[in-house]
Amino acid sequence: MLHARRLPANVVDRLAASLSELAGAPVELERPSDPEHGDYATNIALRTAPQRKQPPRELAAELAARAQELEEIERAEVAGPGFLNLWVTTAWLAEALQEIGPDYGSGSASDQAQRIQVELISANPAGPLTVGSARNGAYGDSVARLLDYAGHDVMREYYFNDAGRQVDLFRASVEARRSGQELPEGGYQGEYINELAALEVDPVQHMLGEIRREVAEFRIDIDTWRHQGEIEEEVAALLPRLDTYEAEGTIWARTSAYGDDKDRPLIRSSDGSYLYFAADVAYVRDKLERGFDLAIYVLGADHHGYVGRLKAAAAMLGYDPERIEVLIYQLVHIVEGGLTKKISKRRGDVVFLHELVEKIGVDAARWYLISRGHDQPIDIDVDLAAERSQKNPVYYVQYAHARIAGILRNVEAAEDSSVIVPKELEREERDLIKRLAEFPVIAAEAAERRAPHAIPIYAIRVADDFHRFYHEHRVVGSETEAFRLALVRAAQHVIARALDLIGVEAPERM
RNA sequence: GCGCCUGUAGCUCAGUGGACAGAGCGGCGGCCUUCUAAGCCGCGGGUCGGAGGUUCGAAUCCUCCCAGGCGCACCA
Repeated sequence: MLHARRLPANVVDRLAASLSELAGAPVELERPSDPEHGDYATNIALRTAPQRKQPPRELAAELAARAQELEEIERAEVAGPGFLNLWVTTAWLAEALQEIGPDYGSGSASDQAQRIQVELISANPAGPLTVGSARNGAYGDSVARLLDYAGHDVMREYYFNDAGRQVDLFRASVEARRSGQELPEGGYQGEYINELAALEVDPVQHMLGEIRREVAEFRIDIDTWRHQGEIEEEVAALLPRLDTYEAEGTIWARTSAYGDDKDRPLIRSSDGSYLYFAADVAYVRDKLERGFDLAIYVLGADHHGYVGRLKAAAAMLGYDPERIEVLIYQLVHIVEGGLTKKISKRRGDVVFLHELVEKIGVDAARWYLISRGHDQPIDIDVDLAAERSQKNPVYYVQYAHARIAGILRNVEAAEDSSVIVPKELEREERDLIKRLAEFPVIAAEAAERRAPHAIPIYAIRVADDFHRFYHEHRVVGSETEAFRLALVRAAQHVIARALDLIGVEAPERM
């Protein structure tokens, strides 16, 4: 740790550390919803009372007396069964405010930074991206942004299954349409097949280009694009390293010996053709050999069965299966006339990403797809989504950012770090500062839990506190103008960063 | 049958052991001569699917049950 660059813990951490020292146990500070319960509160006395063999309230009272001595504490009270409620000083709040800049809360994991690859979307080039792929992209990309912000070295990769049966079927479907023949069995239907048939292009090549364009438009910056063909070339060299056997005209991988539910077929003996799992194994090796500490797969719930076989593939190759992490999100269903159905590109039961974006825009679409927990299924009715997009909370948050930009357009003063802090702060000012000071923990936890939906929820609260402050108090021309400018600038930094972490723009005007 | 996920306000959802369970939307009622009313304030609204258990304390952890989604392919 001698040379490792430790980030300066923020004032909340320092306060928690001081209290931990007093309590002899790690103190976690929470923000009570009831203002009667102080600026911060901790249950440390309740938690440690059993070991100390002391009544919680008595312990809390001792802590309160000593906390009172800390210079950042204005008042400390015991409440309820043994909570310790704390009120902080104005000076402490001012210090908290001073820490907030454009990169506030970044680097939470930089002392344990890893090289991380996030593979996302990886939809077949057998049609445009669906809203299901959009959820994958929005979720995976936001996780990547969070990990990057936390200090990891993150690469995003997209894998094209451009050599499999689905793609052949897709190509055949377009050909059939062109020549007026019947669709092949289980072939692709839908308007976009007709449109493709009318173009003089190779359907797969065309879709590869379309998908790259759509991904970029959805603000996902893919570092590397891989194709099934290049991965399959690695299979042959890999085979000797695998635990295999032949049965029923197939070469199998003995994955069941490595934690999978069952063995997986690798190669069809009759013609030597690779089955899908062969490429999976080669791809796992490819990823881990490229030196990533962690390879994250972002998969829909319908691919849940993949977790075991991917980890088994890693284990069979002699890698630590912990280096494979699979993030599962629940599916997006489409709703039509009150009925829910699973998306199927093949059947033509589908809502495409471009349709959603045309109707509500990238900002509302990304917000909508991310603000639900990834464990929560989403039903989407595009017409309803369009109707409701005006009520999307994303505008509420963006509006706060734009309002601040409006204030700042009225002043010439540059950002000033030596701001004189008023002796007494207004309630809305205190609330806003405390809210902003939560951001480092929110961002760090969202990254650790792979849960970007915590960001929009928090952003709404910040906008809430800002709008209330804005409504009650003038900034420009007020007696404490410099201080309030610093406050709204800090709020703007945090809002802009929160929006950026989920790939949403922070407008200067609305 | 087995595995994973879900069930919280009229609707869509937050809340990974703490103080009376929260927000948005919808409903009702107020607030613009002042930095953007895409805003602010107020009112109403709940057997946290059900039953047991662990705990000083459970929406949260454990078990069982009910309901829904997704898997359990030589498709991806």
